[in-house]
Parts: sequence; structure tokens; C-alpha cells
Amino acid sequence: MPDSQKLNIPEISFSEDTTDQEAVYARLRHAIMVGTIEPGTQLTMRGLADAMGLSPTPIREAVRRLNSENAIEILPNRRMTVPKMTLGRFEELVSLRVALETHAAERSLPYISDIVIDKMQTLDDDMDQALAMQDLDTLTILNQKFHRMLYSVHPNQVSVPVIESVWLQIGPFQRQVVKGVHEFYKIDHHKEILAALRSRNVASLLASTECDIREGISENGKLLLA
Amino acid sequence: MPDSQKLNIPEISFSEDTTDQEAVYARLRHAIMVGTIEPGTQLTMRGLADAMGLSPTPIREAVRRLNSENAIEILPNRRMTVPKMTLGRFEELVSLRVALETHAAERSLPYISDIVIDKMQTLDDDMDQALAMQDLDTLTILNQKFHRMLYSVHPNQVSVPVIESVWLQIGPFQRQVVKGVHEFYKIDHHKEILAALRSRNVASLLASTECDIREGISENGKLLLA
DNA sequence: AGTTCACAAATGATATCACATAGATTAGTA
DNA sequence: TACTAATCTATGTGATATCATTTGTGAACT
Repeated sequence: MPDSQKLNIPEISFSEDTTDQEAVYARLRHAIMVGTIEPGTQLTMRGLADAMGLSPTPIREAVRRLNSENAIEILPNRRMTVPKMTLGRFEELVSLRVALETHAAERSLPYISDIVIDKMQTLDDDMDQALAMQDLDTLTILNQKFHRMLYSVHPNQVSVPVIESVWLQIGPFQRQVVKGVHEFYKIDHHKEILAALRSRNVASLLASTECDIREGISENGKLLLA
Repeated sequence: MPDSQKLNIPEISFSEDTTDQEAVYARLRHAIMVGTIEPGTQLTMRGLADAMGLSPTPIREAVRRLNSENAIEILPNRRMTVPKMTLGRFEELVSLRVALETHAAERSLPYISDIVIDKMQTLDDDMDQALAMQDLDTLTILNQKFHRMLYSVHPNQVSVPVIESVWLQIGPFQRQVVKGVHEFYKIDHHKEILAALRSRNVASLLASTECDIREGISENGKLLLA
């Protein structure tokens, strides 16, 4: 029995007209993001196909997409894995997140409305709840929703896909970080971000965004890698 | 006869072990980048397959990758096109380029060597030559090589793929811009960038990088769209 | 016992086939 | 002539089959 049987790829719900390839893409992306697929795991097309009850065809397309986004590495042997994290790469990714997200936040600020801020507030409340239940997966997804909601208000926004690509590269590693920690404390600066949004204060928004990224879960990684 | 026959997708040379899908990806990417495929053109899997003498399978994978990078748009009807440019999107893309590339340049500066600067110098000379021959395709490719070379010197660099994705979204539009202009003047700040690199001057590097992006070919687009 | 070579199983890549859907075209009617 | 309906074609999607390459295993030899 191939060890691909051990693969744990959570199911997600889809609208009925989603194509298989798209579903595979979303499932794999989610699995990588929440760290279900351990970095370094060897993946095979047929293994994934078996694990998801599909033919290799849609799998290949999804995997290729993820490879294009640097979420899956294809080695010269044609073997595929989720890339392992190194300290240098980690620092670069965090630094890139800061550059991208402060830029996106600044661009979005003029278009933000109180309604959206309220929605973000709600998301942050949900995060507090997820934290109480130590539900890291939900916490991760909610955190992304929180930030994405801000960056998406810009009518001609083009940076969200780019930012998500970076999230996807950091994501799998965060799970490792948390596994090393017994208890998980939420260190975010969402309250500050919300306050900055309400007062339409650019400088404060940028500062709190940067802090949120640098001092969030991400920062703990440095300890693990050092 | 389907109009996909009219497709003009320049051939590129590959090492013998490149996979078909990879070749298709590179060819399409190049074609989009230099503007051979006009934005708005309807693409079909089978049309591309015929045009490139392959089965739809490797085409699909390549197209999916480009779709993930926002270089090809897949409409709800499943129809595919190269997205048309709008003024709003254009400004966002330019602004994103500035954010990304100044960040990457700053990160690379500590790792730059005189050897690399010399190579960049050579590339810039080649650009002058391409300009003399009004060879825009070569000019575009060389310009990218110039910038990529700088950003790539960082040992743990992660931003180049992201930057290239943005280039790919701006690329197809640049050709349109130039078509509207009778004569093409090279407006670049590469000499300033090189000088800033040689003196290891961060502020000057960032400033000239931003100018290069804002006042380069890109800027002319604003006139066309306004 | 360790190394090497050969053979078998697994895997990736691509073409082909089958099916469902969306577009285009033609026929029929008002 | 204009509009609608039915048919036909083109297209995307996914499964299967085939081929080449790679990996893994075991036997033979040193």
C-alpha cells in the first residue's frame, strides 16, 4: 500500500458547478494552508488521485497551479513536495508580507466604509472565540478573511492574489510552529488596525499592520528555525 | 476554419528534456508578455493545441497555470481571454510594481557585487542597441533581465516570482501602448540605478527604481487609457 | 556481508476517447 | 422579413491507455 493513503486532505463544500480541478485546487490549497500536509512530504499524482477519488488528470492541473504559486515544489526528479522552511526564506517571506500588505492597506484606506469595518470587527470577535476553543485552523482562515476583507475594498485591487500566494508559502510552516508550542496565545494587533481604520489614520494603519504581521504567529517561527 | 489559426505564438528554444506542458507555458507566457496575443482575443484549448501541434492535455495545464497568475482570464462561460486593461487596473499594477520592486531592490543591495553590476551594465548596453533597431520585443525581455538580475542576487529571494507575475499582467498592454506611438523612445533610469548600486546608496536606488517604473513605458499607458 | 546489476513496480507525461454543455446555424412559423 | 425553436458543431472536462523514465527490490557476485 502506497503511503499516499496516509494523506489527510480535509474536504470542503463546493457549489455543484465547480469543476473537479478547481475543487482539488481549493482542497489542496486549504490543506497546505492549515498545515495538514507536512512540509517535505512526498506527493504523487496518483496518490493524490486515489486519496481524492479522481483520475490523475484534474489532479495534475491543480498541482501545476500550486506549483506556479510556489506552494508545491517540483524537484528535478519530478518528485513533488511542500517546500520546507528555512530561516532565510522565512524572514524574506515575512518581510515581503509587510511590504505587500502595508501597500495594500494604504491603497484600501480611502475606500473603506464603516459597514466593512463592522464586518471586520465581527471577524475579529469570531477569532477570539476560535482562540478560546484552541481551533487553530479556523483561526488561520478567519485571520486571512480579516485582512483580505480590507485589501479587497479597493475597486481595482490587484494585490490580493499576490498576497494570498505569500500566505500560502508561509502557511504550512505556521502549523509546525504551533505544534512546538503547548499553548497558543493570539498575538494580533487587529484592535489597533480597526481603530486606525475608524479614524482613517494612515500612519497608524501601516504601523499596526506591520506589527500584526511581524509579531503575530509568524514571529514565533524565527525561534523554531534559529 | 477556426480563427485560432490566426494565433501567432512565437517559438522559443528549449533544452531537450523540457516537458511539453512547460514549453507551452513558456511560449504562452512569452507571447503574452511581448503582446503577440492581443488582449480580448478569445482563446480555446483546442485552438491552442492545434496551433502548437499538441493534444489539449498539456495545453490545459499551461493555461491553468497562467490563469492562476492572472495572465489569462477564464470567464464564467469557460471562455478564455487575455484580460483587457483599464486605467484603474493599470494604475494599481504600476503602483504594486513600485512597492514590490523597491522592496526587492533594497533587500538585494547588500548582496550586490561589482561583477553583477557589470553584467547589468552589459544588459543596459544591449538595450541601447535594441532600441536603435526599434526591436521592442528584445527590449522588453532585456529590461526584465536587467531588473531580475538585481532582485535575484539575494540568496533567499522569494519576490522574483511575485514580481514576474505583475510584469505578466502589465506586459500585454505595453505593446498596445507602443502601437499607438509612432516612434519609441527609451525612457529608463538604468544609468541612475547602476550608479546607485556602485555607490551602494539605498535612497538613490529606491528613487531611481521608482522613477524607472513610473516614467518608463508604463507611464505612457496612462495617456492611452485616460 | 557488502556492492552491483538486472528486473519489476511505480510514476509522470501525453494522446485519445467519451460525455455534457454552450454557441452557432438553420429551419420553421408568424 | 423577423423571431423562435431545434439541431448541429465546437468546446471544456475528465477518465483511460500507452510510453518512457525513474525508483525499488532482490539476486548474484566479490
